[in-house]
Amino acid sequence: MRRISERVWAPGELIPGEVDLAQEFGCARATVNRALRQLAEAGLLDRRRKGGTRVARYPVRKATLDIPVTRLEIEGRGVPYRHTLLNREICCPPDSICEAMDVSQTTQLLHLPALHFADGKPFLYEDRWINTAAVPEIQDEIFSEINANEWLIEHALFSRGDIRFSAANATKKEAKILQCEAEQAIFIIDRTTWNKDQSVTSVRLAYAPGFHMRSQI
Amino acid sequence: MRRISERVWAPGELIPGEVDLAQEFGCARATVNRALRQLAEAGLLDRRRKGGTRVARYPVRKATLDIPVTRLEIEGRGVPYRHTLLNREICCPPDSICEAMDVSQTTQLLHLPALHFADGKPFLYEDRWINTAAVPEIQDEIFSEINANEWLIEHALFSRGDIRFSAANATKKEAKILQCEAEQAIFIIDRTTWNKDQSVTSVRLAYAPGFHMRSQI
DNA sequence: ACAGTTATTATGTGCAGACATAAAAACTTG
DNA sequence: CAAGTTTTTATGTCTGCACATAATAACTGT
Repeated sequence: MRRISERVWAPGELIPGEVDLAQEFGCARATVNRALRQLAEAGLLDRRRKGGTRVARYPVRKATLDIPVTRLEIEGRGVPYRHTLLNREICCPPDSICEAMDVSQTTQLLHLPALHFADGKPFLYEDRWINTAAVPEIQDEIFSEINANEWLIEHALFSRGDIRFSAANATKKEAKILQCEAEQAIFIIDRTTWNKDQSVTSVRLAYAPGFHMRSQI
Repeated sequence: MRRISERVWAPGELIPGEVDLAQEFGCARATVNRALRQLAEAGLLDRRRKGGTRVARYPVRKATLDIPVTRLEIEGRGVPYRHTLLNREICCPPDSICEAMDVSQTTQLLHLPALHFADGKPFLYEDRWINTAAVPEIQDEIFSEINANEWLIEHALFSRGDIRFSAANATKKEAKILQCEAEQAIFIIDRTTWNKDQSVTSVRLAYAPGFHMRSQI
């Protein structure tokens, strides 16, 4: 890492093989392998079999950010958390959701719009659609004690998911719900999760103005 | 992973030790160790010495997203890229930058606002401040062939960085630069990078309306 | 000259065994 | 019984070796 950051090994340059490095540093090849693998994961190296290891031409650091559990995020700021389920119905979702979840337009999904409060003020408007075929047990849940987000975490782990971050102007409806002015800039997260090619849930998170997401790289 | 997603091992539950798992799966402990370490990195397991390994109570998947190199991002979409340096001056930055970069308010920094175009249309307005004390060579660079972002990637690797994502309404100035309407929602990335406790650069990226950042989890 | 085959090689992945380390558990002592 | 000490234990990390695999390089025959 020092040699990369101090340009002893320049971007794009081929670095010595594992065996050579092991000898130079006086350790086993497995140790070198692990170190190089970590640096490759971090985006600092490009490795190819037989091709050797070279410093990434664009040493793109990867930011990792946790998918937040809203309640914990709010409680972590030291303010009280509250949660309200705004509706509960089974109906056909809009086309955008059908497409995101890869279900036919005639599929009935469970619609659970909800509002999370931090310190009594609206914090996050969550517009969630759940594929009941993937988690049939959810139909018996009332969500009085626990919110949909955490229920799903406990009962329906996913194998993969798409996540999309964007900015949008608050619609009149969103402005009313989040108690802000229409057209204010809102941070949006759209997330769809899957379990073995079956979509589990698709959710649009609209954070109240002023929200920001931090990360370290 | 199957046992976690199918709740054979429930959240919070202590799973067998490495030695037991190695015996059960008929492999070496090192192999089990590597598998468990990967799952812990992914956020599915919590591990502690002596304490053992347990399924994360909130199996928070971590989204990893690359810090984008704007030119590559645009060219990756198959459209031509262009870049314009809007200004170049050495002056005292606003207080917010001084605070973010941890320099005194009398420090002179290199200010390099720039505009990136995708397919001839404004794509990203980049308001960058550079600590010339950290990268003195930059004073001799003209940025005619290469933009500041890529110059820094080639010449000044950082050891760590803070990154912040948010949404903001376009100011009149930003609207004019990005050729959009004032008050439109803009996706913002604020990033400050450091090299051994010395700030290198702080940049605010304002993406044109419609931009979104994707990731997989 | 060229297509097809074979050899080489750097990384990928695995094994068995060893010692290090942190934290919990058990034990001692005033 | 509380405070301090020792023991135990599960993970952390390393060594040295072996074989797998993919991609390149070298070779071959027409």
